[in-house]
Amino acid sequence: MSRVAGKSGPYHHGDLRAALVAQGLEIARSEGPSALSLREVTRRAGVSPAAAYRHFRDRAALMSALGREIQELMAKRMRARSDAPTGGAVASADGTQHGPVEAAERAQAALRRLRGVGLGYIEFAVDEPGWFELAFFGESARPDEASPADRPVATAGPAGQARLEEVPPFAELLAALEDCVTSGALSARRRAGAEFSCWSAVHGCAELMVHGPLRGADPRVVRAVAERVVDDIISGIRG
Amino acid sequence: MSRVAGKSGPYHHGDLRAALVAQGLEIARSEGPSALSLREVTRRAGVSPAAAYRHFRDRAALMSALGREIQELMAKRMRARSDAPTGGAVASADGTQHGPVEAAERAQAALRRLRGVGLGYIEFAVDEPGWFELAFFGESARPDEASPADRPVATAGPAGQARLEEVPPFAELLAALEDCVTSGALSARRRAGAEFSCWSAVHGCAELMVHGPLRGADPRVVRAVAERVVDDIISGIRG
DNA sequence: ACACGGATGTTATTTATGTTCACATTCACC
DNA sequence: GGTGAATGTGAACATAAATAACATCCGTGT
Repeated sequence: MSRVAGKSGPYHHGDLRAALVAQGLEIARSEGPSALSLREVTRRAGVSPAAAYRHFRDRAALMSALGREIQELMAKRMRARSDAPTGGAVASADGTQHGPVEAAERAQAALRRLRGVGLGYIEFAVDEPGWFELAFFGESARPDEASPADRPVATAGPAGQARLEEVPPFAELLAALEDCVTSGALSARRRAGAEFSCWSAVHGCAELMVHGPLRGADPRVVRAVAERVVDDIISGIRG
Repeated sequence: MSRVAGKSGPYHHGDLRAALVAQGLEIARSEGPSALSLREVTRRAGVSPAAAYRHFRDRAALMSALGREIQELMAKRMRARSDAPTGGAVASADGTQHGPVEAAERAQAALRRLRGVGLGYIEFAVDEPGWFELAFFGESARPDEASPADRPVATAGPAGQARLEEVPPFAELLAALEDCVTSGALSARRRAGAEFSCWSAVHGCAELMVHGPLRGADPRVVRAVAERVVDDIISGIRG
């Protein structure tokens, strides 16, 4: 049969890999990652379990792909939450002199951006706990990574683990921190290592709200705690 | 046969529940939590898989028990790391007046203790990643909890979730924070909500080192980052 | 046109796991 | 000693991951 659409679709799916990822995202979002089996994904995609192995080395590789997808969504959310970048680097490179008032404003804007990055991260985790739980799945797994197909040869870093800049939410943080430095909100000395403090606080807070004792707490409490944590760590890295 | 020790031990194990927990801890420590199946635990305990169900409602309940056990170990480590408490509450309650120098010393000691609590938490995670991963397993699970046997009726809080003071590592943090307040190292206003900031930063840092990009990094780097994170958040909560 | 090879899906099988059920053994207590 | 509850056994069922052998489709070169 060429394509008798009577019951089962055409033998070839078209873009199964994308379909599997899409179904995986939906399962993780609604049922949670514990309900996310390779078989269930293929079931929903209307395909046999073994078909998935044409696109992913194993279950872990599927999870990694989902994780990367979710990281992109997180970064998007963080960008939206932190408004537009202040463009500090450009302004400081054009040689124009600014008055102290404008400089202070730029620094404030950079700090707001940093704050938005952190709050966006936490908000994403709270709004999409199923996704959040999956986002960093692959980081603990071996460097199996993608399917036999799309392996761009030298994707991985020194020991086969993703470099920080390649984790989209982390990249947002790094950018925001740079902005703080160029705008003068953060001294170069204080900058070193600040990304770890920021990420720690914000990620830990998200965990607290998704898995920890703040799970299911009043949204106003959640928001207040998130703001407190973010403000504390920003205050902390500035000394 | 009453007890022909020839091959299999006596029909009744003695204290199987404890044995299962012990084996579970060992597996998690060496092989990692992913290797931790109910069957493997019973296998190592020399008992049939079904036997476990006399002591735990299901696999998740076993995991919860392991988690609680590990939390105790963590707290022990944190206590060791943070030396002795400063006894601030006692000193401030006995009516004795202290000079400004002694007060400052007490405050410093309280801050050192808080620092030790944080660093102890992180060190535990780095030294025992398998255990750390399991420590808070049950927090996301439903309130299944213990075996049909030992259910002390009203263990759980409002919605069936453990209260903060009942999580041993968290209790250490709370105690250290109180110490900071009574010693004057932390104002009462700043105290409110500080436990969330502290826990977030420290737990997030631990995650960074166990699952995240700092996994397997040079111990000196790990130590430096840990100290930086802890110092930043302590600085942050003090304003 | 058409044969061929690689990519993609399928069915069947293997091994492992969580869980339950009916049954066996042992312990504690009367 | 006898009896019931606690505890352990063995067999079974459902599901999952992974692999192998086979089927189908697609593009491509002649």
